[in-house]
Amino acid sequence: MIKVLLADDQALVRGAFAAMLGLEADIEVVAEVSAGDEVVPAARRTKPDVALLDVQMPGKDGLSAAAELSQALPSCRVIVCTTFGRPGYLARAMAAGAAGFVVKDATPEQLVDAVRRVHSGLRVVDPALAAESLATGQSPLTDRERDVLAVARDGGTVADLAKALHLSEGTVRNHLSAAIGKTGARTRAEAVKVAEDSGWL
Amino acid sequence: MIKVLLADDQALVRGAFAAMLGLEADIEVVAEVSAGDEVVPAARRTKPDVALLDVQMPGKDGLSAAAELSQALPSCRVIVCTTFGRPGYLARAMAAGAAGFVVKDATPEQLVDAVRRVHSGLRVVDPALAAESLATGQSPLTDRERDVLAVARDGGTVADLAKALHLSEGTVRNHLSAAIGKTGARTRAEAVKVAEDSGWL
DNA sequence: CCGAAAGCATGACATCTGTCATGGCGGAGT
DNA sequence: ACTCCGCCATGACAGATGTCATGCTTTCGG
Repeated sequence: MIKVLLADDQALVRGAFAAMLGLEADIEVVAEVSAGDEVVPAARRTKPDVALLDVQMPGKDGLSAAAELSQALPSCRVIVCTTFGRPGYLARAMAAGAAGFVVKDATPEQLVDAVRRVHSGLRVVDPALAAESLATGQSPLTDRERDVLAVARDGGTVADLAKALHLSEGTVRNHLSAAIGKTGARTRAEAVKVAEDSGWL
Repeated sequence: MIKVLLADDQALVRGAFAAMLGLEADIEVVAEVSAGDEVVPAARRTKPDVALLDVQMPGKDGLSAAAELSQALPSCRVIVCTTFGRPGYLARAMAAGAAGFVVKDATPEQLVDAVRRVHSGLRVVDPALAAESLATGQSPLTDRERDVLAVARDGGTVADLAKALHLSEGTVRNHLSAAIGKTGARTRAEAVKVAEDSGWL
């Protein structure tokens, strides 16, 4: 019997996943949580064999949760599951100690297969996504450039960003300029988009 | 027996929904499709009582599909299901003839409940979302303002937008300016964000 | 210890953007 | 027929933005 922990902020898909996995004879869902910071406590309680974590969650990022979990309970294998097949996500998930990475475009069979494979010690990744991830490479952005872009995401003025980050306007403009150059974009908004789509946030 | 058609581009959540609904004794999933333009053909074949449509789908928008479906098969009740509880979506869904609107944050019980209620002729909407929808009101944007914002979404320069829309730069700037004013934003990026979150795209 | 690299800041400059005033055109409603 | 209203366009202008050169600190690895 493979004991599984589910983490997804959307109650509906979480419940649906539970129903689907519950249909398998050798799989049992032992815990469901809706926020990233509930993952480790729930895992401590229920000792799952496999944890299925969504990337987008309130409280704590699914990737950070994956890192914590594989630290706290090394016996628990982690599968990261996400809507967006962004190359950077895969890289970060693997770096966080995840054993599998599944996109929500996959078929149900692929998911239960991933659970079983991961449980038996294998690693599971979408080959196409792995290739793209290698092609995209690591983020060329420095930490501050990433910070600035992250705050710029919701479209404030330079003055707003400077206030939010406690930096001078000139510095913010420099970081933005560097980020724009590195992403090959022509405007701030484009740079944000590129960085977002590459999983560099 | 309530016959249900499922439409969602993500195979994993579609399969999971099917598994979940299949557990109910009085519900039967008779069709699953992954694109908006497959909805009506599949519905003609399988004559479902209820159609559960996601908003985000390739081929055809879930909202357009809802409109088509309620035209083509008035006997089939439509529930629109979406990740994002944007006020404008609800309004457009209802205008398209949908009988229910469910956010993916809802509980599994609420979904099966919605299917049963809708099947028995009732309408189902999230009260909180309905209130927000009424408060947000209709889009204040004119058609061209909406177009300009839609193209501005992926962050090009004014010249790019002008070229894409076959307008002069000055006109684009005017529309942007109007949109910025109407959305209460301070920059183009903010205006895009506001319009997007309100479902005015 | 010292150089390389990153963060931070300033100042200057060309360009882009947002705003405003103005005007012509076509359709909808009175 | 006349008048709004939206769409398109032009021109002008202040302010924001992106780029560049320069310099100072801190941290890190050789």
